[in-house]
Amino acid sequence: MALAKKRVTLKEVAERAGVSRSAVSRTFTPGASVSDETRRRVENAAEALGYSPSVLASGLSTGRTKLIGLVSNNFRNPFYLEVFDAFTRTLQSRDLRPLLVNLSEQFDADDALAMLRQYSVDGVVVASSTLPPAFSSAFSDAGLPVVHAFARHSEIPDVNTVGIDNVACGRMAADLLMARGYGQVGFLGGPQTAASTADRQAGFLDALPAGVRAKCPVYHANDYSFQAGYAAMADIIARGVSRRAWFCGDDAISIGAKAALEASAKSVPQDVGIVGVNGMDIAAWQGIELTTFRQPLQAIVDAVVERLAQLMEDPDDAPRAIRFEPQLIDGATLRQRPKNG
Amino acid sequence: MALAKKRVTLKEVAERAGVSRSAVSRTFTPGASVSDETRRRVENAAEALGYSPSVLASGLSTGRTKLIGLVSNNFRNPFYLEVFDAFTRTLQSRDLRPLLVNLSEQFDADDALAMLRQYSVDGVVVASSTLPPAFSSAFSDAGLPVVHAFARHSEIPDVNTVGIDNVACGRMAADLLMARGYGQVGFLGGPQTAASTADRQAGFLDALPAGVRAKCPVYHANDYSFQAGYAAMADIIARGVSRRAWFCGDDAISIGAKAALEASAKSVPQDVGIVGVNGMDIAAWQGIELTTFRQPLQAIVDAVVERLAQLMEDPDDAPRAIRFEPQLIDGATLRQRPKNG
DNA sequence: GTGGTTGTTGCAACCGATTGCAAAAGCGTC
DNA sequence: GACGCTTTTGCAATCGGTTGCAACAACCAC
Repeated sequence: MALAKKRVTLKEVAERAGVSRSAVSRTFTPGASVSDETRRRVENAAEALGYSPSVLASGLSTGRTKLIGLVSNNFRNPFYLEVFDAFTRTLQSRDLRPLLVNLSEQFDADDALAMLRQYSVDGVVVASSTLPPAFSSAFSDAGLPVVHAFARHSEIPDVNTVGIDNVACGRMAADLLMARGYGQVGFLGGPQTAASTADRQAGFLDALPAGVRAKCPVYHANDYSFQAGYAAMADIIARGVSRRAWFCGDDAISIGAKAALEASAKSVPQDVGIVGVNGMDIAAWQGIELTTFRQPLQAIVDAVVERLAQLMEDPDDAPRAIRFEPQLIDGATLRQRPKNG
Repeated sequence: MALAKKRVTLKEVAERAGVSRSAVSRTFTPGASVSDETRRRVENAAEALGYSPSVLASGLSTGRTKLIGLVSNNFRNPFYLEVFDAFTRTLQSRDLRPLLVNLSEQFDADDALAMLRQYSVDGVVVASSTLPPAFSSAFSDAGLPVVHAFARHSEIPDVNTVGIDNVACGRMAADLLMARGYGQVGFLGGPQTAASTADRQAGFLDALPAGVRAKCPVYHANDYSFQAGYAAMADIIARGVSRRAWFCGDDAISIGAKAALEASAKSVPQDVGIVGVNGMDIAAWQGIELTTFRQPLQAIVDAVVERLAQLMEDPDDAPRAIRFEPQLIDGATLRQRPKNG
C-alpha cells in the first residue's frame, strides 16, 4: 500500500483541467484574476487529484513561508506549557506555523539564528523572561521580524516587546505586602541573571518603606523551578533567616518555597506568607492555592502575534513595547488583613 | 539599519569565489567531489558574505526538508512539557526541525495532515496517549513516515508505535497493590475514550484476584488533568464510595485525587493509597511524592526518533511496535508493607 | 464597423538550490 | 610525448510554484 505517494503537482492539475499552469496558480492565489469557468474546472481537477500546493515552492518565489520560529529556553517551567499552548493555537488560527526551537547549551542563539534563516521563517517569537534583549536583537539585525514575549520592559525599546512591566509588578508586590500588614519581608528571586528577576527586585525594594527595605534580605534561586525554590528556601531556613512574608521570583519558586517551609513545620500563611508571579494553572491547584500576580497570558500572546503580523507587513516599523497589567490572584498563601486591622 | 537584508544566494557566492554554482553547491554537500583549492575559496566567499543555504530551495530538488511534524493534543498535561522538551532536543541533535501542531476542535486531524503535506515534512511524530491508531494511520496512508509515541501497544501494529504496554502496566499496578496488602481497591481512569485508559483498566482488573476484582469500582475522570482528578474523587467521596487504594489514570489525575481526599480529611497514604502513571517531574515534588509508574521518557523519545530516521531511509519498512517497561517510583502515597506483614 | 476598456489567459523568466552528463584537467606509466 | 585513468568542473535541466507582460476575447458606446 504505502508506496510513498508522489506529490501531486500544479502541472498535473493544469493538464487535467486543460488550462495553463498559471491558471491553476491563480486559482489558489486569493485576489488573482480567474474566470468562474476556469476556477471551477481547476477546483474539480485539484479535488479529484488531491492537490495541495507546496509551501516550499511557493515560498521560494514569493519569499513567504508562513513559518514562525518559536524560540524558548524555558522547557522546565510548567507555566511555559500554557505559553506554548496559547502560541501554537493563536499562530495556527492565523494560518502561521510554529517552528519550535529549544535553546540549550547544545543549541545556542547562533544556531537558532542560522537555522531559522535557513528555513526562511517569516518571523520569530522569543518566549522567555530570562533572555536579554540583545538576544532578540540578533534576529532583527538579521532582518527578521521578531517580537520578544515576557521581555524586560523599556520605554524606548530596541526590539519589539510584549509583557508585563516587572518593575511595576515588584512595586505591586511591595504595596500588597504592606497593605496586608507584613512588617518583615524578604525577596527570593529567580536567577540573578534573569532580566525579570532584576526588575521585580528593583521595583519591590523601591516601593518598600525605607525602614522595611533596610532589613529586607535578598536571595536568588538558581532557576525558575520548584526544586530551586525549595532548595533556596531550605537554605534560608538553615541559615536561621526568618521573614513573615516573601515575594518570590515566580510561581514555581513560590510553590517550592512553600513546600520547604511546610517541611520545616512552618505553616503558610499562618507563619509565613508567600506571593508569586505568573498565575499558572498549577498555582490554583487545591492544596496550593498560591497568591500570585497573574500574567494575562492570552492577551499577551494575541498582542505578540498581532504585532508580528504588522511587522511582516512593514519590517521597518519602529520597535514598540506593549505592556499589560499583572492581576492579583488572591489565593491562600497570604493572610487577608493586617494584625492591627 | 534593519533594511530587511536580502538573503545571500548561491550565485553570489559563486561569483565572488570565481567558480560555478555547482561548485558551491558541492562544497556544502557532504560527500561531493570538490578539490581542496575550490572548497577553500568557496568557504571564504561564503564566510565573507554570510551565506547559508536555503532549505526551501534545496528541499525542492532533493525532496527532503528535515522538517518533522510534532503533533499532540495534550497541551494541558504537565507531563507533556517534558515530552516536548525531550523531543525538540532530540530532534535538534539530529539536525531535524520540529513543526509543532496543536490539535483541537479548531484544528483537527485533517487540517494537520493537509498542512504537514503542504510543508513537505520528512516525517511525523504523534505524541499522544489518547489518540487512536487510526489517527496516525492517516499519515502513513498519505505516504508520510510516522511514529506514534505513547500509543496503544499491539503485537501486530498497523503503524509504528513506541511506548509502554499499558495492559502490562495495569497488571503491575494490581500486583503492587496486592503486594502491599490492599484488599479494597478501585480504578480511577482517564477519559473513557483514551486507549491508554482502556488498556490500563483491562490489565488492572485482569490481574486482580477474582474476589477483589468483583468489588473493584471503576470510575473515569473526563480528562488527564488535576482538575478532572479532583472532581472525580470529590464525586466518589460524595457518593460514599470508599476504597483503601486507587490506581489512577495518570499523575495529574492522581495528584488531583490526592488533593480531593485531603480536602475531605482523608490522609494519604494512611487512610487511602494512590498510585499513578507517568513519573512526571511534578510527581516528585516534596509535598506530593507520588508513588507512580514512570515512563522512561528519554528512552522512548530516542526510540521514536531513531525509528523515524529509519523510516525516512526506507518508508516501506513494516510497522513495528517498540515497547518499554514502566518503572515503579516508590513515593509516599502507598504504604510500604501489608498490615499483616 | 471602429475604438476603447476591462477581464482572462498563456508564455516564459525566475525563485535558490541539486545533479546527470560530458568536457577538461591532473596524474602516472611506458 | 602519448595514452589511459581518475578526479574536478561547468553546463543545463529540473524541482513546484509565481508573476510581468503581451496577446486575446468580450463587452460597451458611439
